[in-house]
Amino acid sequence: MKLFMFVTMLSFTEENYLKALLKLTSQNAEKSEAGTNEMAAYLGVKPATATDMLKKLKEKDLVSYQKYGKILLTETGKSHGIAILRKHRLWETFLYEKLDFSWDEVHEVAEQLEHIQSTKLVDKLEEFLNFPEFDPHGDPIPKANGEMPDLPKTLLSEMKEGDYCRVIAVKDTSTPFLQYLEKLKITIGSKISVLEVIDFDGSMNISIEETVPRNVSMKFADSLFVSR
Amino acid sequence: MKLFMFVTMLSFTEENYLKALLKLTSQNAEKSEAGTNEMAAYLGVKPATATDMLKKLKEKDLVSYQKYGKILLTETGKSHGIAILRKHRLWETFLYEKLDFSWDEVHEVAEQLEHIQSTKLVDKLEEFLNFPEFDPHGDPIPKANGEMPDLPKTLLSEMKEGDYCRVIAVKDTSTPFLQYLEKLKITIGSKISVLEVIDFDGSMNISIEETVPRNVSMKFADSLFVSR
DNA sequence: TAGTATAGTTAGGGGTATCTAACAAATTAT
DNA sequence: ATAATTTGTTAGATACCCCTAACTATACTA
Repeated sequence: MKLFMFVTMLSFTEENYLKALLKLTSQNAEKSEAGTNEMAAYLGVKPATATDMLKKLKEKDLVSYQKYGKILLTETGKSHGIAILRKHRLWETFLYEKLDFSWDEVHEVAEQLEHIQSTKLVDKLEEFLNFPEFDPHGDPIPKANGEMPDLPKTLLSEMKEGDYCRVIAVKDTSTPFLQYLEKLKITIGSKISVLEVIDFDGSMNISIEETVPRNVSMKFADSLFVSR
Repeated sequence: MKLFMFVTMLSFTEENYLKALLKLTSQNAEKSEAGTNEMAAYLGVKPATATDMLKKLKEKDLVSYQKYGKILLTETGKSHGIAILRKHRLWETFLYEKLDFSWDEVHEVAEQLEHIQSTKLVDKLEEFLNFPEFDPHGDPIPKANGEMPDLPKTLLSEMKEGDYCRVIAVKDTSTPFLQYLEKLKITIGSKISVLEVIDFDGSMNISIEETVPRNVSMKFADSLFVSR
């Protein structure tokens, strides 16, 4: 039996599992646990692979779960996950602001950069970027101590006719969605007026930055976070 | 038998072997080949491991060698290696210039960053840094097309009494040496006057930036590149 | 040139991260 | 409440990168 847990260096893969788990367990306020298949699907591996890794992460005391039970992060696991998220979002900000990457290009490269091992690098990068609070997608960037600036998010689909709001984040970060947003000239901060809600299919007529009205699907309205 | 060679993604490890090989085969003008033990020692692995990897790299047509023979890079291998070197040196420049890393801290982090896969990232980074020609150690940064700005290097040890020169690069990039340089307040561009050469042990009395004379060993003088 | 030292290779093995196929538990539906 | 479906696990295999131990080829040296 081990008496001391060395905070060993995690492999890229382990880090990806932690990040995935963090995402899956914190997307709804209610649900703070995930399933094996869910994880596997999210990471693009087979369930068997996820089970194996979960055992390893449990061994290292980063997740807590038992056979056929639900998975949740331990405190250690969570703070590791947050550290990775911090790096990811700082790099995204760097790519977007300093290197002129577009909104939908930053993610892929940040996926790689987030695994660079160097506390000094992250902290200096944060300083270089002037301690940003939110990344290009509008998501909060955790501070070095793990604190997370949290802002109240509402889905566009929750808005009513006549409502007026600003885009603060995307819920769906897939390339097709981001490209569609680009086409619509919607970015973080864009102003949206809800002109009409079509009961039939939940689609909406909206005006983006006071321009010509446009119909967007319920799926779309469900993928965009706004502030009232 | 394979008819087409896909330029497959190389693993970190493969990239490190190529980079090592590039370094080992281009340090002297005469020698453009390396040995297995030499490689293994350089990379901190056992010779057996190097042999294995060499076979793999040969399979991928990145090195050319045969059993018990010398190793050299193919054109493909060389351009891969140069691409990695380019990334390494651009990142070093970034860390040094933008994030206030010190001369001897940049290397370790750049070792990780050099493996990030994204042509756009490298090119944008280069642009962001204003197309630097030399990294913080004074080494030339390869261009996107593989071209390498080459400048004539002389070792400090080749200088004679009364000579005057400027530091343009370090030959030895080990931490102890870099720290010693820091202590001596020697950086790229520092001016050095050779006051006296001691025949007995090859050491020199030099003045750095016109300050008080100081004796440096032959080993030291052999580790510093200067321009006349 | 023969003997020794050095350099390099092969064989066999281990840990990680993945897979497929087969199985077991838990949940859902009738 | 039993059957069907979904969810999760185990077993066995592969590729990668590394190791040690034992062997072989080349180079040096006297």
